[in-house]
Amino acid sequence: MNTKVEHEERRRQIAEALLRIADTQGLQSASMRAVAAEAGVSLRLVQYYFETKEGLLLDALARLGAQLQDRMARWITAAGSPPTPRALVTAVLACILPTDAESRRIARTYTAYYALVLNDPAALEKHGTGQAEVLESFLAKQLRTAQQDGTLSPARNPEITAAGLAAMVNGLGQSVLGGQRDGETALAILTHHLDELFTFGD
Amino acid sequence: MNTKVEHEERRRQIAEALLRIADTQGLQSASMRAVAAEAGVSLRLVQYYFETKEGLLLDALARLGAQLQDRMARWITAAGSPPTPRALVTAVLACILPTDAESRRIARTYTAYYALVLNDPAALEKHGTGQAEVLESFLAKQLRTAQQDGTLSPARNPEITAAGLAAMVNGLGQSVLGGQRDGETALAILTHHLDELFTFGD
DNA sequence: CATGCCGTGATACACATGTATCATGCGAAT
DNA sequence: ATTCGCATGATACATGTGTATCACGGCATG
Repeated sequence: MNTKVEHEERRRQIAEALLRIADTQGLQSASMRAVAAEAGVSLRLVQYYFETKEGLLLDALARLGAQLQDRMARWITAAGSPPTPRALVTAVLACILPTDAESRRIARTYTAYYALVLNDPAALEKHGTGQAEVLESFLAKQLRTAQQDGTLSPARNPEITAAGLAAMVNGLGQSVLGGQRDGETALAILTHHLDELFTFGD
Repeated sequence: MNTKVEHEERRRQIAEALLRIADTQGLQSASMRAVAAEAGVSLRLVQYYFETKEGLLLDALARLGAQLQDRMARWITAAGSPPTPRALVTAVLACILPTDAESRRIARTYTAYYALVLNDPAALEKHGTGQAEVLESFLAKQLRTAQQDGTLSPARNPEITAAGLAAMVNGLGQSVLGGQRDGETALAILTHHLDELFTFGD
């Protein structure tokens, strides 16, 4: 069916218009009319392809998650082969930090959604915000193999350390978005911390 | 002048109504009418005491900052006398974490403002978001005296370490607010990290 | 050819929002 | 006692919002 792929293409076009607005002006500026204008379609079309605004928001959020996952996969493969646990951890964490245009865009848009979800208790929660959990368990796994490789002190608790790392990266990203420091400084802070973490057996 | 203190009292009453709404329903639900209803006054009064909505938002934000500073002062004095640098660092960081009703309230409300400020580029920025910077320099100072006391490795960079700590606490708070974990777990992660940090000379 | 459904447009509706306007009371100073 | 200015209430206004309705064209299927 040609119509089906047209459908999907339209939906993508509209959802990405929503994400573009969320990035540049925030989610609260992403009205149906604004999205329609940004996508270059009529308001009726937005209504047609996404019955309700909530549907549009959820669909766009899913696409945003996919974009982040794509980026992480790219950074992971760029970490070398075979990658050391430390290289993997560094790649994944640095990939999240808002250091380039794409990561800034993703971080800003995620933050917009985050603010929305805070007061809409579980309305969007079903979408699987579990992304943070899988990140932390991935980090914990790498830390464990690093311990087996002898590049990380066995005294560390992998899960807790992973949670701390994830939180620090989130906080650093927040500070960059807030204009408190730039992305490179945040990255420097992160790598400094990783240096301390992996200092073992020297 | 009695009228002057009445004025201030009214402003406080209205601004705190705004903060209450921002905490429970988010800032986007804090319309002038909602604030008026929450404060038990007429819409006209809110307009009268705060000419514009932006004025109300800024005033309430200033009060929120004062509340946080009060809380930090309380936790600092509770850290003992004379407090060790580590106790001070622990107190200040733990005080920020959303572990009890007050800190949850403050964190939630700050987050609401943060989301607002992200897309209103510097409209509220003048208010002095520098609170984060003073926190970090306070932490760095404590870390330096800890190094002089011999309780912290002199190899650490105090400023960078302080920035990392502040970011981690922010990120942990974010995860608690997002329902990813509870406040006590976040506190455990933080103290675990502080244990590692202050492991020196054993 | 007729029928009916899908995609699309223009427009309407009901409501919420920030702000402005008009009016009234009320205490104080002249 | 009158006048003036501050405090407060009721209400209006313009605008933006999400959603619903009506209408029309095209295309496939009977």
